[in-house]
Amino acid sequence: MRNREIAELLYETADIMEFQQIEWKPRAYRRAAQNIENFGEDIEKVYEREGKKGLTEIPGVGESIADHIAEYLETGKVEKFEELKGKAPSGTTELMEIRGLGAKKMKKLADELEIKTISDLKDAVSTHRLRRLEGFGEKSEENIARAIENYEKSHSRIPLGKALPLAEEIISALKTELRIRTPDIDLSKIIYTGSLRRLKETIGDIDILAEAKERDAGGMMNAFVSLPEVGQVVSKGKTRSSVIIKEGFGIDLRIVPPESYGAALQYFTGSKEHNIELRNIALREGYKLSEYGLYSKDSGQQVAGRSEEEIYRKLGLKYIAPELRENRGEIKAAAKNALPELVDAEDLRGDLHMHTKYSEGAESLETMIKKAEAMEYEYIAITDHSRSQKIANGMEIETMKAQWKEIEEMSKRFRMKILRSSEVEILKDGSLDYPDEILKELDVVVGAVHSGFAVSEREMTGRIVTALENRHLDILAHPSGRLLGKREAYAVNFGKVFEAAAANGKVMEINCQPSRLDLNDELIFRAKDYGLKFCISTDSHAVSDLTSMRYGLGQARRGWLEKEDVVNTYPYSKLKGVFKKLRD
DNA sequence: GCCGTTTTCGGCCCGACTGTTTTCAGTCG
Repeated sequence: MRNREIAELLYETADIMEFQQIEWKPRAYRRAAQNIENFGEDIEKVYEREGKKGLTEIPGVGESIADHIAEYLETGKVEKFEELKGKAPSGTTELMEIRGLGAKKMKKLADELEIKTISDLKDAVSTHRLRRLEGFGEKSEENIARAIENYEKSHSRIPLGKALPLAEEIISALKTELRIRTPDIDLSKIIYTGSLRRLKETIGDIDILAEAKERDAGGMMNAFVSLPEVGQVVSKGKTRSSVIIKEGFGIDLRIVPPESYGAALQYFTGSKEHNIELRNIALREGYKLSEYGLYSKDSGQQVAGRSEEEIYRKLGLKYIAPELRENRGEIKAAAKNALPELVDAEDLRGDLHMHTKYSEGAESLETMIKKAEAMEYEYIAITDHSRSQKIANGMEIETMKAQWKEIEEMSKRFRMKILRSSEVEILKDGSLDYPDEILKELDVVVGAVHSGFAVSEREMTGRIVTALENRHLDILAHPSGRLLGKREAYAVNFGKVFEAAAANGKVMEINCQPSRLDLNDELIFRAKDYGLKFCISTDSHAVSDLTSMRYGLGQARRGWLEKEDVVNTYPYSKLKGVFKKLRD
C-alpha cells in the first residue's frame, strides 16, 4: 500500500507551494492528500487497473494531480515537484512543522536571515538575530525556541492506547480541582473531542471541550492551566487555552456557553472533511453552521446548538456516531436512514485471545479467568503460543496437555466457559505449528504470522491463504502484522486473503493491543465487504490488558461493524455454530 | 488545482489567540 507515501508527497508539495505564497493550490493538494490517505484501496492498484481515469475518481484528485501521481508511480519522482523543491530552502517542510511558523514568516526568515534548516533557525535564535527582524520580537523568539524544543522532543502522534487514558486522567484531575474551587458549577459536560473522540488509532493533540456560563469560564481556565500535569502554557484566553503537559503532549481546552455546547462538540470532534460536508448541507438548507450553532441564514436566529443530536436532526440527518465521521459515506447513509447500528461495548460477551504463564503471559490461568469472570464474560479462549515461538516460550505438546487439565479443573470452579485454544504459528509454508491430532483437540485455533516478514507479497499471500484453507484454523490473528510507528504491515494481497477467509468461513481478528490495532479501520471496512465475520480480541498478556477491548472496539466501529458482524457478541450457544470444532 | 441543485468560471470554513503595532497580520485548528 503506497497511499500514505503518495499522500506525504502531496503534503510536502503543498508546504512548499505555501512557502512560495502560491494561493489555493496548497489547499487542493492537501485535500487530495487527505483523501488518498483515507482511501480504502491501494491507489497503485487502482492506477494499474484503470489508469489515470481511476485516479480522478478519488475525491479531490483532478487531471493535474492524477498526472503527477501517475508520473510518480511510473518513474519514482515528479519533475514538477523536484523543480519546485529546488526553488525552496532544503529544510522547508521540516521548518513548517515548527509551531508558530507559517509560510509568511518562513519566507521572511529565508530572505533576510538565510534560514534554510532547523539548525539555522536554532542558531539565529541563540544569537538573537530573530528579534531584530521586523514583525518579530523578543516574545516570538522565545516562543520559537520553545517550539523547536517541542518539535525535537516529540513530533510524532500519540497512540490511542496512550491518549485515551491520558485524556481521562486530565479531565478527572480538572474536575477534582473544580470541585474544590467552584463547588456549585455543573461538571457533567467536560469531554474529549477531536480524533480522540473518533477513536482514531493515533492522535495529534488532545482536545477537551467544556460547557460553562461566561462568569465561570475564567475560573475554569485558571484551574486547567495550573494543573500539576501541565508543563508549559502555550496560550491562554477566555474561551481557549493550549498547554503542553510534562509528558510532552499538547492539550487544548475550549470553553463554550450551554447554548453552543452541542455545536462546539460537533465542530471540534470533526473530522474536518465531515464538517465541511456538513456545512455545505447547512448552506443548501438555508442555514449557517459554526461551532456556536446552527443559524437561519435569513433571520440570523439560532435554530440548534445545545446538542449534536439537534443539529443533525435539523439538517435532515440521523445522528452520526463520532467514529463514523470521516466523510466516507456516512452523511449520505444518514440522509437515507441507512447508517449501521454499530457494535457496542455492552454487546461483547467474551475474549478470544489471551496469554498466561504457560507461554509469555504474566499471570496464571486462574488470575486471568477470575478477572474475565469479573468482567461478566460468558466465555474466553486461552491462546498461549505454539511450540515454534521459542522467544515467547511457546508450548510443547506436553505443556499444552497439562494446560488442558488445568482448564478442566477451572471449568468446574467457574461459571464461565473456558475454551482450549492456542495462538498457533503459521509456518513459512503455510502449515500450522501442531499436528492435526492436536489441533482437532482444541476448541478454537487462532493462527498468526510472527516471523519471516521480509518475503514477497506473493509468498506471504500464499502462506496465509494456505493457512486459511486449513480446516483446523478458525481465526486469523493480527492479519496485517503492522506495529504502529515501528513496523509497516507485511506485503500481502488483502483481497486474496479476505477472499480465502470468506470461502473457508474463517474469522478475522481485530487485535486490541494499542501498538497493533490490526486489522485497522480501513481494512475492516474492506473485509466486511467480503461478508467476513470478525472477533475483537485483546491479546492480553496481563489482567490489565483485558480492558483494552475498547481500542479494538473503536476500530470496529470506525469500520462500520454491527453486532452481528462480531462473533464475540454472540451468546455461547450461537458461537458454537461459528467454529467447526465446537459444533461437532 | 478542484469542483458544480448558485455549474465551465469563480469560489474555496471561519473565528480565536498572539505579538507587534496602535488597527492588524500571521498562524492555527
